[in-house]
Amino acid sequence: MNEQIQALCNDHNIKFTTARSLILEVLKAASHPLSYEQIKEKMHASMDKATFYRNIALFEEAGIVHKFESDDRKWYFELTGTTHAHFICEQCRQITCMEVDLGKIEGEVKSIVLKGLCKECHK
Amino acid sequence: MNEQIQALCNDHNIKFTTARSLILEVLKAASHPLSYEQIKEKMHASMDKATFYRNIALFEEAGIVHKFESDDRKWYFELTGTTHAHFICEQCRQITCMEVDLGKIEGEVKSIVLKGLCKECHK
DNA sequence: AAAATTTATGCAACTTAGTCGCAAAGGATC
DNA sequence: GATCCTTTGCGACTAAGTTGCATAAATTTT
Ligand SMILES: [Mn+2]
Ligand SMILES: [Mn+2]
Ligand SMILES: [Zn+2]
Ligand SMILES: [Zn+2]
Repeated sequence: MNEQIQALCNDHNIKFTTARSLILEVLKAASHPLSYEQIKEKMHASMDKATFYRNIALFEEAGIVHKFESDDRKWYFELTGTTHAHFICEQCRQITCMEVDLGKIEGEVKSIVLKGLCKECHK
Repeated sequence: MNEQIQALCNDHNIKFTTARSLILEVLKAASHPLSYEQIKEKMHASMDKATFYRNIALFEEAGIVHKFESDDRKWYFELTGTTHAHFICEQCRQITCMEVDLGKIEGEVKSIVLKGLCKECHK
């Protein structure tokens, strides 16, 4: 696992450090986007939030990580993969990844966020 | 115009006040979602932000106004209409309303936000 | 290998959109 | 016009994310 993460950094000309490894490990294991607080909880070493956000910014620039804002004024992060949508439930707050077909859209779509009530909460 | 706004309030059991009228007038005239600052600029009377946000919360509960978060950590507001998507350009920051067909989705979709590069900025 | 330079990290102070408590103002009801 | 309820404004607060600066770690130069 660590080798894959190290390779990911190398491929994008980002130096491999402990902090970066810690962040990427959590993101790699995640099945849906996570906030700073959630990532921090899952990390088994402490890290200052300035370090966290600076490294996240670096990952974003390199295209390794993708972020979006939910409607709780927090950012959610995940490893860049195929462009897919996220459904955020206004009630249970769960974020679900999903594929959607938007048809043809002019410009370049980089992120799709749907909000509403999930299957469960919709009764 | 004022009569329509007053009727809108009446229909939703919301008392018609000067502050509420000022907010709704701006939203009614807008062709795309606006932030607090933008609405404030377009209003021709001053209003405290607490008053603004409290009334917006009321409108939301009543289903008159719909809000979403862009990725600039600000909320954008518009009068509730048909459910349509918003495209936010990461470069020029312009917000465009658009219709999209998502096909069938379980649960209830209340808002759709696309981010990326608009037609212009995509070159 | 030591010195010099560059890069990454942590801490604390800061920024800013939005929230909340409270007191004054405004309306309605009697 | 006294009482009650709602709305508004002010100012203090909150919290996610940012920034400046000093230290620490890694890399390059001598
Ligand atoms: Mn996802
Ligand atoms: Mn719209
Ligand atoms: Zn739900
Ligand atoms: Zn654009």
